[in-house]
Amino acid sequence: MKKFYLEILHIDKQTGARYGILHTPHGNVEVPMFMPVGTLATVKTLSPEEVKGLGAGVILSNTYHLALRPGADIVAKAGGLHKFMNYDGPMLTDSGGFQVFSLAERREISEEGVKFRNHLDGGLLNFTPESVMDIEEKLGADIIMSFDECIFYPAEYEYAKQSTERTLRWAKRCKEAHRDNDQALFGIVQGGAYEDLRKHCAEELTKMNFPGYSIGGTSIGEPKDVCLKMVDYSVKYLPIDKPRYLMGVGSIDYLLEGIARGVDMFDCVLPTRLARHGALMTSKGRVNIRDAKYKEDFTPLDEECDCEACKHYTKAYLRHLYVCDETFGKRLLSIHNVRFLIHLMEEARIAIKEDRYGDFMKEVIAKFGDEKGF
RNA sequence: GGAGGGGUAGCGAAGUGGCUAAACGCGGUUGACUGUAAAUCAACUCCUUCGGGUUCGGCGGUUCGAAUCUGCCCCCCUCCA
Repeated sequence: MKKFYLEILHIDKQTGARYGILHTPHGNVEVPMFMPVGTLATVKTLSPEEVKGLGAGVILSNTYHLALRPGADIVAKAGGLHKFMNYDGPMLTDSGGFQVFSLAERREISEEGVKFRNHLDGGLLNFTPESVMDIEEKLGADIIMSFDECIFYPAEYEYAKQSTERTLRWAKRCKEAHRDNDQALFGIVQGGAYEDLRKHCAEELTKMNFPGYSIGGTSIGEPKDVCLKMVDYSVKYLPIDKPRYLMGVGSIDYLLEGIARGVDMFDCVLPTRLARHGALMTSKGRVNIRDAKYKEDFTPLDEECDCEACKHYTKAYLRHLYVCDETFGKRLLSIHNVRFLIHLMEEARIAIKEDRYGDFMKEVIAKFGDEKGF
């Protein structure tokens, strides 16, 4: 566990945003950072080399999905996720806690854990904190998430309370089941939109002394102000020297607001999914590349972007590829969106180091963040 | 020249007397997407001043009513000579 720690190097004087270096067994990465999601051991349409080339530090993968296919044992036999998918940078596996939410109609929750009727053939998949730890150990990511319930929004106070208490008990069981290896086990703050529950959860998790903490139950359809409150309610009760990870956040304004609140890590499927669906984040706002107005637009997608798609291709060509459903188009667009967010993080880090993060955030959000649907 | 089959919205294709401005697919035009059951989903796609108007190769006919029945004409395909 010595290999994993956060080195905080600067705190923005305007906002308290943090700049630092996260040390992991597979290399050091700067924070704040955005982590692309590769649920099935691949960031859809991109090669690991490409993802790395875009400046990504950590890649996410998913316990629920990999447990089903190809199965944790097969990944273990392959030598772990890094070897299996040929990525030598840091990796993180989510626990399946999000699937408790997203596949709600296919599961039963009990104190013991969650029984899924999996989405592929309806077969039983029994997740307990212990089994999840076992699977995540076999997968071998640098950062592993404890098994939680991502609570739907809005949730009644009583439900949120019961669920959060159970998530805390599960966190404890995860901690106990987790072996002393090089994997950093993160605790997840739940509590819905209720400050006392968030506070309680954050404090109890802190007592368990995890090497990092995440804020969960966000980005599931709640209004923006609610999401930011959930972040506030969580962050202020977490230790300052440990990494904080806001789960599922990937739109420009949320990312920047999160950073301002002291969050170090973010992940989201948004850039890759949007790209596959033809929606691009650009310095001029959202671009739906399918739109007819780009038919004869021979300018770059984003003049300010340094990605392959923007350097070498025109909107007309990207539109053509998209309209023809060509794989290369989805790849180029994914490259762009991922690069866009990673570049945004690079700029944010510079702004923090220069103590002008508050100005930077306002400027960027005013430019496009808030009203463009991202 | 003879025999048969067919012409339906941008394309393909249902429909074969009223419930049909006309299924469905494609194409087209737009949205949406946040720890990925998502290279997915949704809306619109004859014209319209939203009251209505004009359609199913063309012109007539039958009928209360026709894309659907009927006469003639035009065009396309297959086979025979």
